[in-house]
Amino acid sequence: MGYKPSDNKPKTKPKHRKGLWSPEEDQRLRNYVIKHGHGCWSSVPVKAGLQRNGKSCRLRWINYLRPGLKRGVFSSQEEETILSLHRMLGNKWSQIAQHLPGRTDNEIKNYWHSYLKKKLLKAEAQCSRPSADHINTDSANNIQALTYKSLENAGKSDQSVMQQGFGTPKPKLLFAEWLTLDHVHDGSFSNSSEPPVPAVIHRDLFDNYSCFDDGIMQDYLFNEGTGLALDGKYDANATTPSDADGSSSDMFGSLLKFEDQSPGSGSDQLIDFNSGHDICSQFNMNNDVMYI
DNA sequence: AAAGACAGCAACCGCTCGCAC
DNA sequence: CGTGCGAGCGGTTGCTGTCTT
Repeated sequence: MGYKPSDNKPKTKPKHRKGLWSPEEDQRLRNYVIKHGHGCWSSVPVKAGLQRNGKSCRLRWINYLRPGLKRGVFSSQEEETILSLHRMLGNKWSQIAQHLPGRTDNEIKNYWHSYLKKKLLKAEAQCSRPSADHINTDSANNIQALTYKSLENAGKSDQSVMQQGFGTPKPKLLFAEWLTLDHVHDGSFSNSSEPPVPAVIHRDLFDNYSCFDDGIMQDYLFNEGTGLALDGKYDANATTPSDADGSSSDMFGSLLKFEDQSPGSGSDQLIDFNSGHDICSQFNMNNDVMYI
């Protein structure tokens, strides 16, 4: 799918290869990043022996080669999350992707344009609105409020999210990299069946970020079956009420991590919130620590 | 069976932002 | 302050597979 590789057409000056990535290219890039990290992306293709530009390498890594990516159909829970986050954030695909472990912004964006947007428009059309034929791409966003309302009326939206106040600034979730190189086992990458990736949460954010006072993000983050409590302690008795289809635990993972900012706390401690065990030995975040 | 329409998605392009100098 | 560069993001393109006629 996608472009045909255009490397068969030699140009006057050396050109960066375009189009689909070959398995060999993937392997080169993968091996290089695993060994050395990406560092400066513009130097990656040179050092990795690829005839691509750094931008292309970066995109390929992020969208396809990066370990921990979840491929395949979006769950209903993920769909709900996208819908509600899109209402909050608009077309901030990268920010939306940060809430969907294993999903890339590109994937979410494509999913939105190919499916969810149409779904919204259909719901809007059902709500005795003028013909959706008049709605173009630019105007689509302008009717989001209405269409979401329509969707809600159609019984497809997450009511708990709809009830939330969306004007409140949200803490930025920076899931920098979902998996570390340590998720590469024997040269093969993990797949979606592997455990979710630990995220690092700056505890002071939870202490100081006013947004959490209103309970919106608390509800959002902590009612998703992660068994978290605000003080960072693992709540083994936490239930997972919203995990109706079993996917919310995929979304936020069971391996959230609080990064203890207190002096003398030493190295980051990774906590498996499902087991309460230190999983530091299993995950080495290196430079790709995830922050919230 | 063939041709056209449509859908899905990987990848490109251009812009903005942050940082170093 | 202005400039250059790299990284990241969002919009768009265009190829391929599938569906419809």
